[in-house]
Amino acid sequence: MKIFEELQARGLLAQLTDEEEIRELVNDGKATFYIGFDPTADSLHVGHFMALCLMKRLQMAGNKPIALIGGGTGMIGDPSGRTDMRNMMTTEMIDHNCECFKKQMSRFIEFGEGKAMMVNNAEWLRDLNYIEFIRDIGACFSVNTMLRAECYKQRMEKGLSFLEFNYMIMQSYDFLELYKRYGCNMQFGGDDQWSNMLGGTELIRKKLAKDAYAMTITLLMNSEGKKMGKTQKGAVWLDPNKTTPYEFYQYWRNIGDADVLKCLRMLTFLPIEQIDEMDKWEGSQLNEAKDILAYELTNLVHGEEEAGKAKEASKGLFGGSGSIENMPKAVLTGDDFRDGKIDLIGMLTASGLAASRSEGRRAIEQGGVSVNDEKVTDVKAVYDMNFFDNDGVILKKGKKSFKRLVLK
RNA sequence: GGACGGAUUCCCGAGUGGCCAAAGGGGACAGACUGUAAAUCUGCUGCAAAUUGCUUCGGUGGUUCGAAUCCACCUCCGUCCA
Repeated sequence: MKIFEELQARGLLAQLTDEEEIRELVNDGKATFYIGFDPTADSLHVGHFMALCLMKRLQMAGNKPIALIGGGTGMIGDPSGRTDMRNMMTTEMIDHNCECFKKQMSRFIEFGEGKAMMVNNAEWLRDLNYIEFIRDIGACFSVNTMLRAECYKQRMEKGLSFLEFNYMIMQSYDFLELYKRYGCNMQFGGDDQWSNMLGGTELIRKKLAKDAYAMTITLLMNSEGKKMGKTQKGAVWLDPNKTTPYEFYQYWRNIGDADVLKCLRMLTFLPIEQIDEMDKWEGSQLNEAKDILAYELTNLVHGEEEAGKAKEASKGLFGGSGSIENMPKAVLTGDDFRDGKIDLIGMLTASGLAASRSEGRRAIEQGGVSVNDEKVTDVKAVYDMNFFDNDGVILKKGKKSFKRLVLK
């Protein structure tokens, strides 16, 4: 199976400007393509991960990837798929985030001579001269057409600033620049980027009379139509300091039945035949598929060792076997104790299992807290310092939140 | 620039002088049922030294015994007219 057919089989392709042309280019390894990443945070998240995987797949098929970091476009903020206005970020923040992106990306994609390239659009966007730019590029865009674009429509009610309105033009200009500089003839991105990407192919046609192509990847949605990779606490990050490997593993392990196969297809590198085999599984057997999914992804993002640990810890907590060694740990210091004692609520807050003492108290009152596997309903329960000796204490809040408390 | 309308807790949204830590819904959290799933039901959802106290309704001042609610100014947003 060739790469294009594989992407199709995995359900990754959403919209394409010219299916036949793209199929040929990509399958022959003749595409130089780019995917843009705006530095809106100091870590990549699951959405980016999918794009990086796509890059890798295409690279393995002989195509040349360009990872474009949006040090310039990040100054504007993409209004696509958003109902509210973005907060403006300072240049320092953006530059910092760009650095973080760079580091993380290097772990997935091989950069260097003859391999993938990494470029920052701050290079050409930040020093643009306004008058020159709008005469040269702005003249190529029809406001009438732009207003019809899906990505702006949603914002017509809530309001859209001129700043954000310009985003499409900036992204289009990126494509033009990359085409001129590196012969980049294709752009990939999330499906919400479609209008922005078309802007680029149009611009290249107008300015250079050349054909360029665009293709979008299906956004990873769960069965309820919500974007995946988001939790209440925010995105599922790739940075282990922001989302620990264990949390990362658990996120995928806890995915809904209806979404497992889709995720396996879209996110993992497992052979498609093997995934099709799992498609026949039903009911609780799907748990096995979830285990595989969680392990595979954790392995890709955090490496084999961390994936193994996360799996062991999960087995220890939920399966009865496995070790507690790798369970998420929280370290208590002397400051957490008063007269050598700590109360249960204090343990919950100190371990991060509860955000406030009120929240901790509530969890205890509702019978959701246990210490070393014994349910504790006494809100005033107090523990002695030497209770934490040896292997520490396993504190559990609810069914899925655990911490092993150890003394420093 | 002018005329209106708006800003309430994580989100949506009610409240227009005391009965307001603030209806209702969503989400989150906890419990039951389960398969670490989904659906359903129940509880819960500002903070704390917790039958009490403290801080919150865009901001700052004011009126009042008492303000989310009334007044003044300011900031931001929307609609219409320029």
